[in-house]
Amino acid sequence: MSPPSPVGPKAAASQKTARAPSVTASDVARIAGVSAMTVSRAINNPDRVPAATLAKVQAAIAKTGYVPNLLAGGLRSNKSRLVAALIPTLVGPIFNETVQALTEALNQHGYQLILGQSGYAESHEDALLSAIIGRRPDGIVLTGVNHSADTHRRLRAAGIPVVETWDLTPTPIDMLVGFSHVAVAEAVCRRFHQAGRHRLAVISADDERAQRRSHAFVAAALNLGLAEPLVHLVPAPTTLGSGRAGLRSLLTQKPDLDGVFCSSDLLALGVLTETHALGVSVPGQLAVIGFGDLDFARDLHPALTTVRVDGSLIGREAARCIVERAEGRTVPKRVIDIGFKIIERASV
Amino acid sequence: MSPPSPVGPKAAASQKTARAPSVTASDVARIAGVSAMTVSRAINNPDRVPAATLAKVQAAIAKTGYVPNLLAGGLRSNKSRLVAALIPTLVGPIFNETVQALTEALNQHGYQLILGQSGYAESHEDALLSAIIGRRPDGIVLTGVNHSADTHRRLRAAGIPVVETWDLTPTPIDMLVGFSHVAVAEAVCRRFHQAGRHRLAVISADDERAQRRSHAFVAAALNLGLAEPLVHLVPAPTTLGSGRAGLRSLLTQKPDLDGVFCSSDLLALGVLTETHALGVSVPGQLAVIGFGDLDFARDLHPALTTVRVDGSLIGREAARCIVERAEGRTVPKRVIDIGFKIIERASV
DNA sequence: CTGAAAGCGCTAACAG
DNA sequence: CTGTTAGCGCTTTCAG
Repeated sequence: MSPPSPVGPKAAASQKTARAPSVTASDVARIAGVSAMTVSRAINNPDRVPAATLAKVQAAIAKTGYVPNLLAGGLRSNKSRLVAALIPTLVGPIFNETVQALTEALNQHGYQLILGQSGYAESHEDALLSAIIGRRPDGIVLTGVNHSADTHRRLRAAGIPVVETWDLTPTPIDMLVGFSHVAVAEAVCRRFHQAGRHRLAVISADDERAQRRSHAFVAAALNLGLAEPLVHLVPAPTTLGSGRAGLRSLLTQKPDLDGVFCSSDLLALGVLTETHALGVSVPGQLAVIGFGDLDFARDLHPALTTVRVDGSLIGREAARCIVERAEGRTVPKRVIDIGFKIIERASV
Repeated sequence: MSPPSPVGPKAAASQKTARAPSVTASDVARIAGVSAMTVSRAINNPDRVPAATLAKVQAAIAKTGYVPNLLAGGLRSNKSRLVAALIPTLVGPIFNETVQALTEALNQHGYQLILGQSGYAESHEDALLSAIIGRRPDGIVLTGVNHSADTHRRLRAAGIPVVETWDLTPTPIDMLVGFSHVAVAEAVCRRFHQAGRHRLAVISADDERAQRRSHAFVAAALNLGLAEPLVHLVPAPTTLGSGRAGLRSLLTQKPDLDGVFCSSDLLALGVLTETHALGVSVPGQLAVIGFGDLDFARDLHPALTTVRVDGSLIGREAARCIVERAEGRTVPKRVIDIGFKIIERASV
């Protein structure tokens, strides 16, 4: 079995290109006794081709192992069936679900996802953006709503549909699928208040969205007439370790703490771990609320009360927005607030 | 600011294509007073263009906001600068690091990653593979070493460089970056034996690689003259919850268990959680070894002894293999065994 | 060092 | 229902 020997290869050849010439639509067409155009139609609009012709083409495709060159198709039709997602990082399980759901939903519709990691900084986001735009994607999924003026400008100039995610703003670039971090913080604060907790604190990552939650939490506490919560910042991405250290530090400053809001479930796991090590009872002495509802939250000991955000839904909806726009169907609703839910478990 | 109004747009137009026509190399060329070819060279081989010309071209690029169409370039040059990664799932933190490192390393060299999720089953891996091959990627990164004969055949026919990862085999398709799951299991078993543990068990995911570790672990135990370890299988991807349930079930069958090997750190976390709930002392009554060395392992209470596999390194090396192959430099070593390490902490 | 011509493989647009 | 023609935007190749 000599490796790249497709049926009916280019005769002339000797084009000193990188790889062996692959089977083209014309090759298939010749074998099927039709034109290249019919091959294209048989693949993209099978219902506009009579069954008999379709069968011949499919036979030829099977025989040759033809796989259409999407680069060529995309160039001509100006539809790449490529969608780019820019996320800060894949480390830490927050965006996994979203990327996973995005990939799946997109693949189902014949689109592919290309991944770009911007880091939490905006450093080389520019180079990344060029590389992405160069692929002429049919859509771009962004994390968050704060992007440089330059990013805005270039995105608009490229005319590529954009979906911002994981946040809310009255002025989206284009479409948006997210939720309100302020509303989350307020709900969590009310929950502590309801449970009679008055000496609160926050352990929060230092990224933009987490900090927005922290600030809103502090504001909400003051609004409810509680003492100003302590805020302990840790570097993103969060770890169990920083949760442990965070609680230790907080307890030093305010030993009578009775409620702590963690900006991720991983931090909350760290807090819980530290309470075990310290012999602090949860929720007796200390109530804990996390953020994310990672799969382990329900099985912790005690089970973790946390904020559930449906990351999969964000991915699926973002995919839907872009695919619908690309197919030229109804322009979907611009802003989708997917909300959130506090999952009541044992840690409060 | 009218949206898509690049400087010097196509005059005639009315091509009823999806998007506004974007700036092309010819547009830039006209403005810079050179030919399109020189624009191309200024971008791809800046050193083969005199400084004066380069400056003119760069000015024109800046003025127009030109972003080269990589679809067109890829079509003509037969180099897409696209690399595809096929992973079972992004859920669960195992492959995150690898995908993260892959993305970063690739981006650094001007390549983009496209992501495909095969699921742990081989179900629609075929459709996925077509979609991927259709993009004419310069390389494909596969997870594991067991792929259908059809996958092998098509990959060979397409002539695309392939890197298999996260496993070892004497007969790779092309290149490979991984480690031996059998060696891992044997080392872990020896470690238990060394610690004087004789009544062992395994809690393992039911995916192929995890099961290979389980089997090797059982074999190694018998070899060392220990009783045959109990094996408790849980569905992949693993969760803290299945770890808890797993330990409970195991303890029912064999209350005097003194060592358990978990096929992921998440399972180990579950086991640890259950020991807290049950009042079983670790490592006193029960020694625990995990797999993965996730970031939380070191901060657990007690800190988790576990097998560290450098997922980032796998990603970086895979990227290197493909980029070097694509640039036509030295054909890199075919098989890279990155090994593993047992990280000694408090749970044994 | 620079440009002109040609064409990568596909599909839009228009006949038949 | 099917084929022909043209050309997407770039880069290879070859000649100045």
